[in-house]
Amino acid sequence: MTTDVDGDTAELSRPARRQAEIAAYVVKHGSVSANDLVEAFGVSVMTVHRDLDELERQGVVRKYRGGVSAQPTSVFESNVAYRLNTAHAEKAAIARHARAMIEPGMSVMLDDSTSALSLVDLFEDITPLTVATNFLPAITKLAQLRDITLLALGGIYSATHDSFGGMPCAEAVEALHTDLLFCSVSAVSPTHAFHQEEEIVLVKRAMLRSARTKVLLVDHGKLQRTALHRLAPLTDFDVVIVDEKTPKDLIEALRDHGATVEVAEL
Amino acid sequence: MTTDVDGDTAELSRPARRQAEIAAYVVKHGSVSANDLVEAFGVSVMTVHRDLDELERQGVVRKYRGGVSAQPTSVFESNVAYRLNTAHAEKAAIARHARAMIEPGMSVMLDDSTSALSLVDLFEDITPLTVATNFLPAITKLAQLRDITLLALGGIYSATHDSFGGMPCAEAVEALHTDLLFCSVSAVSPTHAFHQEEEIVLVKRAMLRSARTKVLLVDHGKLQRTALHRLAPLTDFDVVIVDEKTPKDLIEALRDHGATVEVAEL
DNA sequence: CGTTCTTATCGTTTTCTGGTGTTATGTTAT
DNA sequence: ATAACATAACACCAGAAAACGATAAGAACG
Repeated sequence: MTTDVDGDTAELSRPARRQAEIAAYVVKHGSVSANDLVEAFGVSVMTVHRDLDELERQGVVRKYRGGVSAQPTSVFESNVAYRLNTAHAEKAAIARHARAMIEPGMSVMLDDSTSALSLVDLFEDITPLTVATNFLPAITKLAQLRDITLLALGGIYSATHDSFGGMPCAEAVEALHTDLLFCSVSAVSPTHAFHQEEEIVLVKRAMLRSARTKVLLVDHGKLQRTALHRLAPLTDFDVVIVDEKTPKDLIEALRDHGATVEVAEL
Repeated sequence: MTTDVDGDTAELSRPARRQAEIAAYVVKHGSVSANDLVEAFGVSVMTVHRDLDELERQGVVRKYRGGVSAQPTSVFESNVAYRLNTAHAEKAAIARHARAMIEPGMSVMLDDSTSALSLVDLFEDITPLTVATNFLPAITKLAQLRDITLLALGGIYSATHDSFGGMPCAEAVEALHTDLLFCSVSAVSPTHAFHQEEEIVLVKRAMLRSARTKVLLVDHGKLQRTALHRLAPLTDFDVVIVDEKTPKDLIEALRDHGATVEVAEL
């Protein structure tokens, strides 16, 4: 068991992992040819093309004759962060911690984040429950469960995030008011939460207005980073849950700025 | 090729078929024990219980210690009609016929029907396209396709139909206006379209208001039947598409009452 | 017009997941 | 307390689907 801090690409099918790695490669090099990738990844040219098609479908790269180029970083970051979903164990710990806040009968809103997805796995035992989300994988999972009222938040599908967004989604959110909101973001500074894409920010803001208790799920790695759009001050959240691997001084920094921080134990 | 009018349970996974048969058995006998089913279907107790769990999740039966009992017929009928989705070939033919009405660039709305689902399989070649639907299997499929703008119509999930409904869904529908609507119903008389459940009727009515051209997809078998709630007169639809196996006199009856009927060839 | 790049098609391999029974453990009724 | 019933937890199998490469056909570029 190696301790590769962030390269924890486990729990991902081989092609999916390779695709994420290709995406990283493309962004690093700006633009590359298919043959470069054949060499770099030791697979046939056909496979490379198939991978690139998929990445293009997700909006991460642009194909042209002779190669591919990277898309605006914002899209890329969002997507790759999501795809190579690192720190699975930490997220599970955060989910377990968050779970304690949920009582049977409550209504819960989830955003499109893998952190939220971990939480879904724990819902089976907290029934009955009403869950609202715009995240397709979560919807699929929840549809299988008994005694859960699933409220799908529709909208325009984004292949990059595998979720629904846009104005229709924001409107759907605004028509609700749940007891709890669990959400995540792409970056957290000592004072604010950030996200790469404006579209997503719109929906998340709407969610923040539509819940009584707001919880931010943050695995370390999100911290110390920053992203284009400022979503909200951390004080807008009732609780910020971080994992154990978060440096102590960073936690202190958050608290110094008035945030309520809880640490999830592994 | 036998001519079993309605018992065409082909194209259904073995467990799914057995579950549908169990459902029918339960409804017929009012209430039965797990062991009865073990004998009747020649599978282990465990499997029976698993099947019953699934049926309960779909809202078709109620479990209690010692056996299961049937739920109100309306739910049962809706569900079983959906599950044992008969006449696959006819639906494909209807879908092919409907496809001719769609041009690249259009916006299309689909309801939660297997007929509509067949149509989705043909969308890949009519891009770009905007598709709105409240049917989870359709959403899942469409999310995979390129060059299709998917607009998910959210709402309260119904395990019986595998789709979203209720007021939130109706509102989402009302916010739109598409070029086309393809929908189906559970029963069609010479003058009207019917459906079993009020909830569904609400959504379908909203859909009818939100599309310019409305198309009703009807496989024979839907005809001559009737159901609880009257959805709309057939003249509200711009076109009614039936399959080749529809008796000629029934088609005439529809036309006599003013409906525009087209016959899909196999 | 040929070279290079891309896509389509097919057959093979591999991987997965769905479906199942068995055994063991838990739960409810009598 | 005990018997009947229900669930949980494995392990297994099979069929299906994904993944891949080789080859061939097709498009864009110079």
